[in-house]
Amino acid sequence: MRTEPSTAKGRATVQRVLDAACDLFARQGIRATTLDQVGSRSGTGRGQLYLYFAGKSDLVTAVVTQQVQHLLDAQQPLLESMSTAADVRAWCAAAEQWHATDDRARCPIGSLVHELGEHDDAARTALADGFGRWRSALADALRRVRDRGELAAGLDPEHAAAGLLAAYQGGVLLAGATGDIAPLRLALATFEATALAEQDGRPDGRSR
Amino acid sequence: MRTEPSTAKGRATVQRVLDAACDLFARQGIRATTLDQVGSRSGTGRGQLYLYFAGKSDLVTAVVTQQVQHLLDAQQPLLESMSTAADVRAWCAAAEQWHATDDRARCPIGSLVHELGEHDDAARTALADGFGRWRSALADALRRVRDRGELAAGLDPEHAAAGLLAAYQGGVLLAGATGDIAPLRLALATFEATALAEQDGRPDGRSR
DNA sequence: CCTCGAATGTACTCTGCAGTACAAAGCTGA
DNA sequence: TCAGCTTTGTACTGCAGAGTACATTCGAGG
Repeated sequence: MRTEPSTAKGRATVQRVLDAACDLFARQGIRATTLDQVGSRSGTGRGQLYLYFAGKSDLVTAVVTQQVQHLLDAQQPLLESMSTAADVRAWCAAAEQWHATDDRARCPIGSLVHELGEHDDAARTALADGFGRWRSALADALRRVRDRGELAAGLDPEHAAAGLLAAYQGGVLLAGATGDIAPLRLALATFEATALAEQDGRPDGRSR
Repeated sequence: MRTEPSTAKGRATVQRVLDAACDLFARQGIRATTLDQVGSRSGTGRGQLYLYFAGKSDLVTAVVTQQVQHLLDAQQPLLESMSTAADVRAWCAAAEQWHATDDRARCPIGSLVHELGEHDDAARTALADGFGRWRSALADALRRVRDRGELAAGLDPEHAAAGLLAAYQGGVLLAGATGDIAPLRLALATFEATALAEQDGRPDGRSR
C-alpha cells in the first residue's frame, strides 16, 4: 500500500479495488488479469491504482492477504464447531458443494500458488502463512474429534489435518483439470473412509 | 505442429525445442517462459519455432502432451511392480524424494493446471487425460495390493487411487507454497497410516 | 558443380499492458 | 468564498514479447 487513503471515500475506493481484484484473480488468475480490468470492474480508472498501490506486485500482495483472511474467516465458524466425525463429513460435503457449480474448480488460495511471480515474496509469505493457519485450525478441530474417539485409532490430528487439507487441495486441482468434481469427491471420501473411526449406526463410507 | 520436419536434422531440432520447453515450463511455468528463452536454450533461434509450430499455444499443447507421456513412462515400471503395502510405502518415499531438493516443489503436470490459457483446449484435454491414466495405473496397482489383503479393509482401490493421487498433488502444492516438503510428507504418511492394512513386524506409521 | 527445397538466423512490426504525468473535479475547514 | 488538500480521469510513454518477412546457409540428388 503506497498511500493510505485519508478520507472515507478513499477507503471505500480502495476496498472496491481490492474486492474487484480478489474476484478477478480468483476467477481468471493473477497473470491473466490486467490492471485495466481491475480498474474498470471496480468502477475506478487505473489512476487510483497507482495512487494507493505501488504497482501490480503491491496490489497482488494486498489481495492475497485479503483473500487469505476471507477464507479463514469463512472457515472459522465451521471449524470451531467441529468435534465429531459427522462434523468432518459435513465439512467435506460442504467442500464439495463449494465447487459443485464451478466449471473449473479453483481453491481461492490454492490456485494462486503457481501464479505468483518470482518477486512476489510478500504475497508468497502471506499465502504460506494462510495455509499454515488453515492447517492449524483443522488440526484443532480434528484433535477434538480424536478426543471423542472418532478419529482412526492412533492417527495424529496434526498429520490428519495435513492429510485432509492436501486431499482437498489435490482434489480441487484434479477437479479443475478434468472439469468434473468427481476427483474431489473421491479424495474426500477416501479420507472419510479411512481417517474416521467406524460409526455405530452409520456405514463409514468405505467402498460406497 | 504446423510443419512436420522432413529430415533427420529437422526432427532433432523439434525434439530439442520440445525438451527445452518441457524443462522451462516445468521449472518456471508456461506464462513466465518466453519463446526467446525456448529458442536460445534449445540452441535454435525463434525462427524455427514458427516453422514447426503454429505459435505458442501449439507449442504448449505439444509440450504438455510430451510431459504427460514422460511422466507416465517414468511411473509405469514403479506402478507395474506395485503389489504390496511395502511397495506403496516405497512409492510414497520415492515421491518425497523427487521433491526433496526442490526449493519450490512442482509436479511436472500438476503445476500446469492453472497455467493454461483460456484457449488451450487441446492442452487441457491432454492434461486431463494424463491424470486419468495416472489414476488408472495407480488403481490397478492398488487393486493388486488389496488382493493380497494389504489395503485397509473394505477400501475401494479406485477411491484409494484418487485419494493417493490427490494426497500427492495437494501435498506438492502445499510444499511448493511453504517451501518445505513437510506437508507432502505428512499427507502421504496419513495415506499410508490409514489406507494400508496393519503390517506384522513393521509399525504402520500412525502417530509417528 | 549446380539446383532446389529444407533449415536456420536476423531484423522488423505490432500489440497489450505496466507505469507515469498531469489536468480537472470535489471536499473541507477557515 | 477561497485555499489547499485529496480524489478522479485521461492521455502519453516505454517495453517486453508474440508473430512475420526475408536473407542466408545447408545438404541431398542430379
